[in-house]
Amino acid sequence: MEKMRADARRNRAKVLAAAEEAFAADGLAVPLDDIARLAGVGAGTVYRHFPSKEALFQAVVLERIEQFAEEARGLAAADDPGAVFLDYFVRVIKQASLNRAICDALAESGGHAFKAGAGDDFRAALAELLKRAQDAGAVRRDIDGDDLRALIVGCLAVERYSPGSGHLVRIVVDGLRASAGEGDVA
Amino acid sequence: MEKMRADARRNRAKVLAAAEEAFAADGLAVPLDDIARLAGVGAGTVYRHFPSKEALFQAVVLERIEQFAEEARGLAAADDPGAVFLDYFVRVIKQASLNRAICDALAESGGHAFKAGAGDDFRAALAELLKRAQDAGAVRRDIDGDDLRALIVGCLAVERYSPGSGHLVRIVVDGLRASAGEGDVA
DNA sequence: AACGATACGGAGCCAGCGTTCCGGTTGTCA
DNA sequence: TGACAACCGGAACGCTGGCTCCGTATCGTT
Repeated sequence: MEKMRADARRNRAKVLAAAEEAFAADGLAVPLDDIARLAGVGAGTVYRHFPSKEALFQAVVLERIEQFAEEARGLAAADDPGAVFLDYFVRVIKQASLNRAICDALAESGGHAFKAGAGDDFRAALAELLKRAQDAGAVRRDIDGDDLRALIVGCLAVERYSPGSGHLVRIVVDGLRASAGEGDVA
Repeated sequence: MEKMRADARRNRAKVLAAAEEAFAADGLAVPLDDIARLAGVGAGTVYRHFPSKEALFQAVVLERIEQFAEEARGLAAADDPGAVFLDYFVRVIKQASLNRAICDALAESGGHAFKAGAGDDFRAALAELLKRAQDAGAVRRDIDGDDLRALIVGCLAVERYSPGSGHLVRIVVDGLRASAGEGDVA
């Protein structure tokens, strides 16, 4: 990875940049040829640097997910765990909703992607934040980290369905708060 | 549609039944050939009865959506609008989550499907139920019928991501209740 | 029974997309 | 500067899946 030829390194960067843009706009659905064209290289070149489209996708997405995890870790020792947690929750959704790549990654991460503990940092950091918020009495206790991931995916679906305002996420946040009633609906 | 040959009518019914089953299991993604095989007919026969796969899909789904709308209309004059509404909300989600076809239909209905006011009955009935619940002071007032559709789509995504329990929908329901706080998160 | 209309089946067409292959090009190093 | 290895581009392959075409079978009627 270091002893690459100069043009190879250059092309690799171009492919990554193009993939980042294309995936962000249209998600995993974007044809690989489009990425190649956008990068100004041939399809073969893409495959020289990444074994598959999926691998390229993950390379692009992992970095971003890792940023989220990093941010979450930085927030772990905050004063007001409840506010910090909820704030973080909506920020993640807001960011991700602007990036189809992340939406797709999160949505399918239950299936098979990220299987090798790839995005586990994120999950762990999220769970930690949640736990602290719960211990502080700010968030209801009947959910865990996996539930949270599911909720994020759901919020992203909502956001995609009716973009903009984001006031619907607030409904979820309100539902997340502690002391939420014993709903007795069927 | 009435002066059809007997075998034609029979095959049409077989196709519809097969489509209902296949779409319910795998959503719009199921190949049309699979439906044909399941129905015990050739692909050509399917196309004799429905101009496109999309048309077949809508024929299958519309019926179901109409049932939802019908049910909602029957509930419009209930005693306790709040409970009735929330109850209906979770019932729709529970039903739809068992049927990929409906999930897909709802998720894409913002895009182009149902363009000709096809599922508008449902939307209208849903909005009516919501309005009554709001007037009864049981549901927060800062949402409308479209928001509700978005929330349903979101809940379906949640349900698909982590199936079963359905206790996550309760979070949304709790968030939907009136008097939910002024969330001051960013 | 026989005939015309209607319907059937499934092979085949076409388009999109992931992936591979290979002849030509370009960077690198002696 | 020459030569070798690494790299590039894009044509081509295989597969999937929607849709069509047409020879054949079936139905309904006379």
